[in-house]
Amino acid sequence: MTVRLPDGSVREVPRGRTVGEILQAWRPEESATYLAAILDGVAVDLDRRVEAGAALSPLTFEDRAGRDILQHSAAHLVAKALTEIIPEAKPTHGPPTDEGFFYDFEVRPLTPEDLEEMRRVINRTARAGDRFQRREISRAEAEEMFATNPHKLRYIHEAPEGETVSVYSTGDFVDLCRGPHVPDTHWLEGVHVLGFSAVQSTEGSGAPPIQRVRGVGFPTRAKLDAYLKMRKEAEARDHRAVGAKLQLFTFFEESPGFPVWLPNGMIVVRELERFVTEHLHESGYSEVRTPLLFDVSVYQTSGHWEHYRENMFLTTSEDRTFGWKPMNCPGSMMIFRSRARSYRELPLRLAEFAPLHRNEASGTLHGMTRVREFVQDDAHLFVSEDQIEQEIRVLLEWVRSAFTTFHLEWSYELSTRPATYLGDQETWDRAEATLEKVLKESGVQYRVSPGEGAFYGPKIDIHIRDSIGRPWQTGTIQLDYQQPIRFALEYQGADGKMHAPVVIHRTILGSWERFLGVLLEHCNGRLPPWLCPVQVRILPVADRHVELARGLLEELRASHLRVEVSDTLETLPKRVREAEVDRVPYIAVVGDQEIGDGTVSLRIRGAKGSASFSRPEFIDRVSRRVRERAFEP
RNA sequence: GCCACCGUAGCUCAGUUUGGCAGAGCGGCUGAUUCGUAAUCAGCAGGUCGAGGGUUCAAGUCCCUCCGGUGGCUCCA
Repeated sequence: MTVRLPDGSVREVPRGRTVGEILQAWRPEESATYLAAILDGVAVDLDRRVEAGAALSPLTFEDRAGRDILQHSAAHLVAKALTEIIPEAKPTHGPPTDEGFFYDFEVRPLTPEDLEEMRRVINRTARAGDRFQRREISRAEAEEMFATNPHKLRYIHEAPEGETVSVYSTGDFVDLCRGPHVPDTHWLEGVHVLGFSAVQSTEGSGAPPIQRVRGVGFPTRAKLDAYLKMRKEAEARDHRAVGAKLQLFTFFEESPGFPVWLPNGMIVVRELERFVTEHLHESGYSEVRTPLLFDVSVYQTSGHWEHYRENMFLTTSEDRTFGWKPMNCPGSMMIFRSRARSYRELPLRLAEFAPLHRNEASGTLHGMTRVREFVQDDAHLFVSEDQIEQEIRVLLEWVRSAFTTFHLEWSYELSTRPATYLGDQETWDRAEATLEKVLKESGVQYRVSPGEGAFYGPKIDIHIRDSIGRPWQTGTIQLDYQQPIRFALEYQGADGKMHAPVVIHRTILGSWERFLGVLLEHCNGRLPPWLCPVQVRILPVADRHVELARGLLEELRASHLRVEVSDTLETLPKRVREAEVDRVPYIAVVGDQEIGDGTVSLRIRGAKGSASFSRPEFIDRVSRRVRERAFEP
C-alpha cells in the first residue's frame, strides 16, 4: 500500500505497519518529537496500524492539535492519580483548554493536601512510563465497565449511533475516551496540577457537586519549569501589586470593587483622559454629561430593566426608584431626543466620560480589571445607515493610533447575529458585511464569533495581550438598531421624511481602570514618561547642591514637567535606588561637577549608567519625549 | 452569587501543625554621617493578630457566624 507524507513524497509500506513506524522511517531524526498523527484527516495514536493506502502527517507539541492531545493525556493522568487517592471519585470529562487542561470529578471537596498528594502520584506515574493502550469495545461492554459512573454512562448513551466506543488504559486505570493520546506517560513528565475549584453545575440544584482540577502539561520538565517561571514573573507584574507600590490606587474594605484613585493615579488618569479628549476634539465629537441616576422608567425604555436589572444599583427617594446608570447610552439617547434633529447634524458624535456603576457579583471582582465603578472613554455616534462604514473606518484608525502609542498589539473579534435577535435578518446581514469589509481593510488580524453578537446588533470587540501573552478585552464597537427605536429617535431626512438613526456605541481603551491595569502589567510599572506621576527626579549630591537642584526644578516646571527634588539626607546610591524602584523615567544628579560646567548627569530609565547633558539639551530631550508621547524615555 | 483557600505593624512575611510572653526585614520618626549613580550606621515608635461570638485556667493558634481578599466557576449590554 502507498502512504502519502506531508512533504509530498509517497512511500510503499507493508500493510499493518503502525503510524509511528512509518513516520520514524520517514524522518528518523525528528520522530522523537512526534506524539500522534493525522491519518486521512483524523487524529490517531502512533501505534494505530495502517491497513490501507492513506495520507499521513505527524503531530508534535508545537501543533495546536498535538498540544491538545498532550493536555488531554495529562488530564487522564490526573484522573488516574485522583482515583488512586480517592477511589470513590467519579471522573466526568477532561478536555484541553487554551491554557492547559482540566478534569471534572464528582467527589468530596478537595483539600490542599489532596493537591500535594496528587502531584506526588502524578510525578511517580509519569516516570513509570505506562503506555496508553486503546481498546474498542461494544456499547454493552462499556456500560458494564462504567456501571458505577453515571457521567460516563451518559456519554456512552449520548454518543452518536454507529460511533465506535473506545477506552484507553494506562497501567491499571481505564477511561472512556475517543483518543488519541501520547504514546506513554514519559511524555507527561512536565505535567503540573495548578489547582482545583468547585464548578457550578449546569444541571440545576439537585445535581451532585463537581470539583474541577486544573493543570498544564509540557513534553519536558524543562518546558514546564520555564512556564512556571513565566507565571511567577506574571505574579510580580500583577497590576494590584505594582499599583500599590507606585501608590496609584487602592481599595477601601467598606467599598468593595470601588476603586480609590490616589494622587499619583489621578495624574495618570487625567493624562489618559487628555490623550483621548485631544483626539475627540480633532475628530468632530462633542462632550456631554448626563445624570448618574435615572428614574427606572428610562431603563424600561432602554431595555436595561429587562436585561440588566440584576447588575444595577438602585436607590429610592420620595417613593420614586432611581437606578445608577450602568452605561451612558440612555442619557445620550435622551439628548438626541431633546429637540428636533435634521440629517444635516449627522453623524452626531456624543462623548461622555461619566462614572458607571455595575453591581458585579462579589466573586467576579478582580483588582482594577473588574470593578463596580469605572469610567469609559465612551461615545455614541448617531448616524444614517450609509454613514456606518466611514465612521467604523475612522474608529479603527483611532484604535490603531491609540494602541500603537502604548506599544500594545491588538486584534479584533467580530460577533455576529445571535439565535435570538431583534430586527430583520436583512439589516443584520448588511451590517455584518459592512463591519467585515472595514475589518479586512484595516489589515489587522480578526476572528469571527458566530452568534456572539448582542441581541440589538453585531459588534467588534478589541482584544489586547499584555507582554506575557494573556488576552484582555478592552474596547468594543457595537451597532445598535434597537435603542433608537425604543427611544423613538428620529431625524428629518433630505427627503423631508422622518428616519430613525443607527447608533454606534463605542469605547476604545475600554475604561481607565481596566486599561491602566493591563498597561501596568504590559510595561511592568514602567509607564511611558508622559503618564508618569513624576517625570524627573533631581538628586543633589550633598546639602550644598540643594539650591542648584531647586533652580533646575523651577526651570523644568516652567516647561510643564512633573519634577521633584530628592533632598533627604540619604546617601546618593540610596536615593538613586529609590528613584529606580519608583520607576522614575529621568533621574538627574547635580553636584560640584555640574555647578562647574552647567550640566546635568542624567540617568535615563532602561539605559545603562548615566550621561552628561547640558541643561538646555536635557530639558529639550525630556519635554520632547513627553510631548511626543514616546513609549520609552 | 457558588466552591476552596487566605487575612498577624504602612508593605512583605515568620509564629497556627502540637493552645502557654506579639516577632523579623523593608518603610516611618530621631540622631550621627555631607556622601557621585540600585540599599551608611545607631536608636525609637508602630499591633483590638479582619470583626463578633464560643470552647478553655489560658486563644494569633481550636469551633461557629459575618466582612474583605485570592484562585476557579457562573456572569460580563
